[in-house]
Amino acid sequence: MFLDIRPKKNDYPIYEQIVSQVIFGIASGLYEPGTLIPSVRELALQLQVHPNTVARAFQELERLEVVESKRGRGMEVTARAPVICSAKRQEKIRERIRDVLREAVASALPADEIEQLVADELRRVNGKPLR
Amino acid sequence: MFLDIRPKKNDYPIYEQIVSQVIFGIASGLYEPGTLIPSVRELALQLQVHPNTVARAFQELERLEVVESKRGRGMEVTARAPVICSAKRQEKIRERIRDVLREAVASALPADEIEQLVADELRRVNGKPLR
Amino acid sequence: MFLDIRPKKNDYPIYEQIVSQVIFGIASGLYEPGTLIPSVRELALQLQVHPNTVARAFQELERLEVVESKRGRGMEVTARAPVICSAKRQEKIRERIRDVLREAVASALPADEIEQLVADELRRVNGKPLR
Amino acid sequence: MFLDIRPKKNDYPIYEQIVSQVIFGIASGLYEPGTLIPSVRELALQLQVHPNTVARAFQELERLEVVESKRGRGMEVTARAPVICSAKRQEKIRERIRDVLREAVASALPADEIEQLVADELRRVNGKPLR
DNA sequence: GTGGTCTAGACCACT
DNA sequence: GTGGTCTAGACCACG
Repeated sequence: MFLDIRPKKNDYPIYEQIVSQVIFGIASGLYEPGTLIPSVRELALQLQVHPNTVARAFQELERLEVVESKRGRGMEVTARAPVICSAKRQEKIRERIRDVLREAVASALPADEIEQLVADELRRVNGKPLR
Repeated sequence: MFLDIRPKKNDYPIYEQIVSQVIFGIASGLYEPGTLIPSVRELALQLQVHPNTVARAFQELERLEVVESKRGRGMEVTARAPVICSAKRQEKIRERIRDVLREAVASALPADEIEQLVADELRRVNGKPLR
Repeated sequence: MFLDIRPKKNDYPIYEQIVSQVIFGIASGLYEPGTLIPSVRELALQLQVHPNTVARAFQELERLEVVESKRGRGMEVTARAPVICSAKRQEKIRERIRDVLREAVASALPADEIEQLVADELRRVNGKPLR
Repeated sequence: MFLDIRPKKNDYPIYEQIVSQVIFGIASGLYEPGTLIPSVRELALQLQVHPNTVARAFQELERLEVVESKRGRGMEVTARAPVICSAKRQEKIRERIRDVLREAVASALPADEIEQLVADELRRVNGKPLR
């Protein structure tokens, strides 16, 4: 799995990070309908995270009808998952972009400086994508 | 005062929102060195928040040397506050922009769609600045 | 734990007393890096103090990078803690000694009487170390 | 007047500093019985302190029977003041020395280091008495 | 009036 | 179980 968990101070809760990243993974076609996603134990081990935390993320994913538990086999990506996840992905990201920009404007930082910062970071992030 | 607090759904803690917004206020020249920022009780009333929460924010602001408690009078903006706050403002916003963009890239949303979203929201936010 | 809190007559605030004593504990090797210090609730119970007060002390200890909050597990002593705490311990005590002696001199009590008092109390305190 | 007020963070309350220093002044013979001590307003002006604070200190001094108000003339040092103040001075200083040393021992700082610190600071303070 | 500290007890996220 | 945040309301020291 490709998850990048940052158990840092002010980040989003880990379980939410997992939820987001699974959604992103499905949206980007990494997991296709019918795929079994890694088990709670396996993922917990790999992410160095408590199994309960993973379980909670899975619960949430199940609630979103993105995965469903198949008795004895594990969690399976649902048929409708790609559609759901693509929509959710765009929605989430648009929302966060909006929040950040709203905050930037509220801070009374001049508009041109905001655009400068955005351009800087956009370039930066495209250069060396993740870490 | 102009503070816009969102009552802690999954957002940043309230006291931290207050810290940020006071910093933004000073950075934008709303409070000048030597003046008193609004009192704990006054701010608490206005923000519909418990005085303890405001007090905690003030503590943090004092630790940042942005403000200095004057016995029995209130919290006074320090001489160095404008410099500190301007730097902190830019740093905070840059950091949040970076985080959001990093997440957007990690979501495997195509680069052009990200830029599109950013441009949309930027325009949107500049159109009707605050809400 | 061994903490000896005096319930805020005109003394230092309780949370600060806790901070000091945890620092002293680490400086004297009672807690080693990587171990967990007693939990908020446990300490609160033992010290007959409200958990919030202990929590505030812990916040301060974390800010000093003496301790690090580990989600759901507790507060862990950092690797650098022993160095930080040893330095802080000496600094704190030197400062308090200096303050007291400065005050004694300011009181115009003759120097020999001051030395006499110091010698007396030093002997006294070494005789029966703690109470 | 000779008072040295430090309106700093963790110091004793100002009114208590004033009380102490007046007591010390009388104990050291600076003010003899019958002397009129400076008025509230005068002292407040000189110390850059709120008159209420000075008034409160005077109240306390009156309670200790160290001064008494003489209608229309001001506050006068009482006949018994020197005796009271000498005793109070020694008591106060002994108490503070004891507290500090007790704390030093409780911190588990080795006894020889404590003595070293005390000797250092004693020398230091005798060298350049006040500031 | 100001800020500072404390107790009380709640709910949340995480292990 | 852990720490983190919040509300509620009290008392204190200071101006």
